[in-house]
Amino acid sequence: MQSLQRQIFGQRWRKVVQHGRSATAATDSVEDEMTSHPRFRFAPSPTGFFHVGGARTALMNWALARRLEGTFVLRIEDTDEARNQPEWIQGIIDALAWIGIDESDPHFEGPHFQSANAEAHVAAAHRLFESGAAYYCDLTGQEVQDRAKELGITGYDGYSRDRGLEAGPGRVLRFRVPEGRTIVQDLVRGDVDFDNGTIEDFVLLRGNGAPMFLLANVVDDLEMAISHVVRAEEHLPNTPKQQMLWDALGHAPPVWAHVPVLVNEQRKKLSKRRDKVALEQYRDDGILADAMVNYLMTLGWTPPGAEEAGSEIVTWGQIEADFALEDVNLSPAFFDVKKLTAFNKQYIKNMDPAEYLAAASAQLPPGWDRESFAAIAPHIQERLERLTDVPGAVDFLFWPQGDDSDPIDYDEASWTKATDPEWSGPLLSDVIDAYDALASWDHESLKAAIEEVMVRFEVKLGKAQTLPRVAVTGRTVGPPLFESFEVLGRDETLRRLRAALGRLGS
RNA sequence: GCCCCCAUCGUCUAGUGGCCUAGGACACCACCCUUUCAAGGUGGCGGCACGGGUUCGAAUCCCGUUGGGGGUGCCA
Repeated sequence: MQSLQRQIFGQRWRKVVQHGRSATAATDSVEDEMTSHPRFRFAPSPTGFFHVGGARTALMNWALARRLEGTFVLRIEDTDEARNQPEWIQGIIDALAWIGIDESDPHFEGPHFQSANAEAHVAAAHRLFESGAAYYCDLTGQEVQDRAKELGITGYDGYSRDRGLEAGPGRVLRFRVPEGRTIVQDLVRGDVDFDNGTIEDFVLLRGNGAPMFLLANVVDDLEMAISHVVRAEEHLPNTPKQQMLWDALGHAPPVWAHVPVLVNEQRKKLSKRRDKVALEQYRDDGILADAMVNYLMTLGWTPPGAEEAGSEIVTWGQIEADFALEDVNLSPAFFDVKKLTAFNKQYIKNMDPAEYLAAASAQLPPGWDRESFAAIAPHIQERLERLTDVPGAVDFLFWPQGDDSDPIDYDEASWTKATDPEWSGPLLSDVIDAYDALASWDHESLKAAIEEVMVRFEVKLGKAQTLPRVAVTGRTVGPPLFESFEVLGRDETLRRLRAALGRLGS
């Protein structure tokens, strides 16, 4: 148990002692058997696309559950009938699977559905009422507001605390917040001290008898024997309330850990409305799951050894072995698509050739020849930022071919750039002659032939290849040229070169 | 308004009182290499929010200010 604690709490332990916080802060709150088989949970609500922020907290829980031989419990919090959509549930499961959180892994448990446990939530609420920890209130939301206005306060003032109301239609059950303070012991942030006086008597059961999030969440965590609640910082203000609920229900609270939220360039919490946050969307945009996982986990956390390695690219195995909540940075982190993309490029570059070819081929439109693509694919692997860049990088190989096809779709800026020099026309003409006479149509011969021509024109290969490149591919940038010519084939390459020469003359 | 959290290059971070003239990554710039673009190599730009303490010594500890964020629902 001692060594296990060190694995979980590690540095924080020392930190706690050094900073004069209670040395027992992080350890007292969990019962021994829980710590020896820690149970983490991820509890999303199915109200929209699966969010990158959710993916990050899920990943953290997953890493910890696996390393500590614990359990990752997936619980769908579907108690908001108005906003829940069943189709999002599968979306959550698929998204988790994509980032490697797999239902078939022995550390995975669930999905459980919060709605299925409604009876237990209500029963707990009734127990709270019986014990006097909660009371009924007949004020409507509007009336609460009106009173607050009158009294010059904000929120609910505890009006029904001692009115001895019984349950009834339209009456909500409120928690009787006790006097004193609530200290939340948080693995990421240390002790957070709340004055209970600033916490109003919150609602447990709605007027229609349905349980609220705060209650349902606690009852489920309790019943599922959750030992560690790792979630985003937006829940920190809820935590003292939940902790009071744990207390009132007669149980020691779990270990809390609140990681900072992810923000956009305006430094606001990532929002589904404003920002591109759907995991699914990044997947469809050609981001690799491994790259996403690596990026998400290194947002606010640096793997040990990253500095010496000069890279933040690490395997999931390393992440799982080293991730520690106490090492997570405390500030909100900007979700930077540029850096994600840089990671992605590295991951594509490092992909196994066969795996890469399969993934890249999957991006091709139906009509494009797979064999031609396979020939050029290795040459574009380290040039791709996203898988979705594939078609645009090789499209020229699959344009209509032959004399009756459409004219080449030149990029005008490229054309202008390539045809400026006086010598480019004559050079192109010589290249065509040389290629026409070429015995073997392979990239080495193709290169050698142009090199011979370029010597006569006293230009470097870099310049000499520009017009032929634009003539055949339509642009000044692209995959290695002679390999491209080789794949395209003699007839079509020559046809395009001649077409360009014709355009030059006209 | 009130409660809570946070504060190191543009961004993500390393840093737990002397190894800091503050290190790395992404981005950006330059050069090298080069078959364009990439990749790779080398170098550069760029930061401890501010003000007070404590200390022989502070990015690191304390206080305050400022700034940012989260919460403040019969949402989750």
